[in-house]
Amino acid sequence: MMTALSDTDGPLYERVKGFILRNIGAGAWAHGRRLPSENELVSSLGVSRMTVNRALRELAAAGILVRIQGVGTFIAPPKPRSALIEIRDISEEITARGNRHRAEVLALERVTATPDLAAAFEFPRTRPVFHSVVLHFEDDLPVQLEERHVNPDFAPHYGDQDFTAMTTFEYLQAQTPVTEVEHIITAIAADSRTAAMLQLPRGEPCPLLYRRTWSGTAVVTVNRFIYAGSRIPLGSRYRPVDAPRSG
Amino acid sequence: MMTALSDTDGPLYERVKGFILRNIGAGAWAHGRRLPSENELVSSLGVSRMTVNRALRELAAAGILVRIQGVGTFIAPPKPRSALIEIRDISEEITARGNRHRAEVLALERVTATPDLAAAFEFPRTRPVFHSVVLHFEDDLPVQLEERHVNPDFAPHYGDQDFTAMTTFEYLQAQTPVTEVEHIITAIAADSRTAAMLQLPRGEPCPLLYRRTWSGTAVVTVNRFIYAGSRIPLGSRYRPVDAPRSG
DNA sequence: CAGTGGTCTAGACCACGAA
DNA sequence: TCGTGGTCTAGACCACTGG
Repeated sequence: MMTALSDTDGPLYERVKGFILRNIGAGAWAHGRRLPSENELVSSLGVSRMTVNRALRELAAAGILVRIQGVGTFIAPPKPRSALIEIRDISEEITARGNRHRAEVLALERVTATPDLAAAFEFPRTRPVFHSVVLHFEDDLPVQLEERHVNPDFAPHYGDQDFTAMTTFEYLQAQTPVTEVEHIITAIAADSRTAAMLQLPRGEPCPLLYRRTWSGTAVVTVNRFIYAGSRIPLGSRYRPVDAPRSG
Repeated sequence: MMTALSDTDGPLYERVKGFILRNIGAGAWAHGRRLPSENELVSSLGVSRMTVNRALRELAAAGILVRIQGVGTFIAPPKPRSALIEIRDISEEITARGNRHRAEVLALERVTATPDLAAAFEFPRTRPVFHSVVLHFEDDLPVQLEERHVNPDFAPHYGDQDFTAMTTFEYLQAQTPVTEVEHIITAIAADSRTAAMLQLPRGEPCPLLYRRTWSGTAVVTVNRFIYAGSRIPLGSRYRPVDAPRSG
């Protein structure tokens, strides 16, 4: 039935992947089409279910297949590649412009997470977390207000660092590997306190970048970056892009 | 033997991954250090070897560990990577949320580029370009005001399209491959005209995304996207990341 | 040679979705 | 209820590395 598992070389699960990919590429299986179930592949290919499962799981992770428990496995629709914006660490960005970066630590403490914050961390119940507020300057002009909450399981000594010497970004980068990131950008009007810190008129519109990072299934950091109005635009110039198409 | 496998929720292999990641973040295991072997983890954690293997294999695929057959498993050195924000086409984003997308074309014309615009296009002298203004709705609520200027060399029939049937994004995507993109995000206060179109109070802070695209060395489009305040946050949730380290 | 990771199996239990 | 994928186990054989 169909073609055999082809060739002789390579691990079995790779040959199963090749079998699937060949059937898609040859047009035998169209987009959206349902694949044979794991058990059917076990029978037709003569391999164990764990092997079939690994092959299908890896193809799903690569975005080629979509698997739905209780329903089946399907060929994923062709992915529209989206544009990417690169966010660099603020201190790198400033020094890359040839200017001087300076940080002022306004807060560095242990706090008990509010219910909202505990929810952002996906904690089942409230817990203490680190809280830091750092104001970043470019040549003595404030450009970014950085507020972080950090899961102490992944950086137990966060509260003891000197973040004027090393940025929080650099410290966390060295501490713990991040496997996932969430970004949300909105805009806010600077309230009087924020406006004072950033030396802006009250009510000035400011981009706000909200970021959460994961290590495995655990949330490591919950952050808010407020940029000083249009003084420092957020984003990347001239980022070479993989293969998006336009817009 | 360190801490136990923590918590109760989630698949076993995810808890094993969490165990490893926590030990790295807490500083118990330094970069370059050799991890306990699979068999040692089997004994100390009380899970089967296949489960340990899957956890380690996935962390290796994520660039966090390095595995060498016959030698052992090691903590990979930290690689500095910048965080990426994924920007999807507004219509895709709306339909992905299960809502209805509708577009209203407010302008579609040929204009002579102002000096500023000609500079953005990197034209040596001023030239005619296409200009379009499209308002995007999510279930009858305006969410994005899109203004584009398009280089007619790359889309000579841009002015003849019906952008209520196909988005400008989709049309341009089919027209010409983009090799480079520039993104700049700022925030503005909605002026009275913008506020009226987006049905927002005047002065409401709105994220503004400025985007230029290139095909080879030529600028193809110069665009401004104004998002309706915080009604539609800009950004991406859960973007899986290759192997960045933190932030 | 012993220890490592790489793979594979047969069988099992579970959560989920559709009928 | 039944079939789907999601996970887990115990045990096995292999290829590779180091001493």
